[in-house]
Amino acid sequence: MALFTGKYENKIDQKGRVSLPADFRDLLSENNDSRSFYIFPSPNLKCLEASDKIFIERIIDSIQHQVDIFSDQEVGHARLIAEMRRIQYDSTGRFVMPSDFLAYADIKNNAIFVASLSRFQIWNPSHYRAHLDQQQSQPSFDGLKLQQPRLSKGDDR
Amino acid sequence: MALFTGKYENKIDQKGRVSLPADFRDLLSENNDSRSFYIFPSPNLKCLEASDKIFIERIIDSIQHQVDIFSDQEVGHARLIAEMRRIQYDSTGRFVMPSDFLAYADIKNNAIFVASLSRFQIWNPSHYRAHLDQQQSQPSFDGLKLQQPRLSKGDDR
DNA sequence: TCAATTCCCATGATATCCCATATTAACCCA
DNA sequence: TGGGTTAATATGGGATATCATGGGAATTGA
Repeated sequence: MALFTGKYENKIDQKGRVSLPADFRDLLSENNDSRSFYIFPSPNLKCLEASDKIFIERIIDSIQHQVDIFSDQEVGHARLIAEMRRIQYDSTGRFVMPSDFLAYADIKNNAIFVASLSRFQIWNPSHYRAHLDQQQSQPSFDGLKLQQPRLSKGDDR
Repeated sequence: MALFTGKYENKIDQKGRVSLPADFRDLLSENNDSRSFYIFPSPNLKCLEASDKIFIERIIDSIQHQVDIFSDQEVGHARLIAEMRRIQYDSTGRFVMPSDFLAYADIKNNAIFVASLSRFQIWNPSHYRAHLDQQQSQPSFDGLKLQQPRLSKGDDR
């Protein structure tokens, strides 16, 4: 699964195109999912969330394993899937932001790409800074226990 | 299995033809199932459900593994399968909606295609919006735990 | 033979591709 | 270490391709 790091602020041109940061492109292409990734409105923040296909597949697998098909519960979860969109970026690394997504995150001429674990967020830069200000001054890992290391391909347990 | 995303609203012309969204067509054709897909009335919503052949096969496999043969339950499930129809779309990506399906979902001049996990739904647009309104305002994954990642081809655990 | 369906071509709008360029970052060799 | 060279990146704009959709021609089938 991709491990995104860093923040990048890019312009949105008149056609609605933005450059996906080259660093993120490199990570996405590791799963040779030909120049595509997935975007959806954040359920809890005024920004967009983005990830590779593997992350989305994990969500879908989780729903399909834990929830009855054609149930009310499935309807609720599926709604977030309906909000997701598969985005293709071109050979120069640009993609077109769906206009309803731009509206949701209140993004106009600039967007900041912020790494967030195995996904990344896309914000209106000033909203992002405001979001940082209203959080605690020092981020921390209070209360977190470390998991075991991941199994790597060589391991045959 | 196809991973549909997004929503697309298309017109139904006087001959009853609709364009299947190009994005969905691309996903369906990945299983080189020559320009065809499957439609059936939703068991729990006033809309149509659609998917590729692999999904239908998974449903049938699930029934055969989880339900007693020649039981009442099997009769019920089989009825749903009997409602399914294989639909072919033409070279421009259009197909004709069976009139009884149009009636079931109360679809007239417009239809909205809504991704839903590994299938998609077809709604009368205004009914779809009403359906969203009567749900919780914010879609969420409350109560859902992420599964382990899928094993990729290289892994041999 | 007539109605319904399917095929084929046309069109405007949109999205994508391709080439160009300025700026920045990476590299290399003395 | 430094300074110059090269490569990569973000971005602009015109050309091209794709898409949804309309309508006529051809085909089917009762």
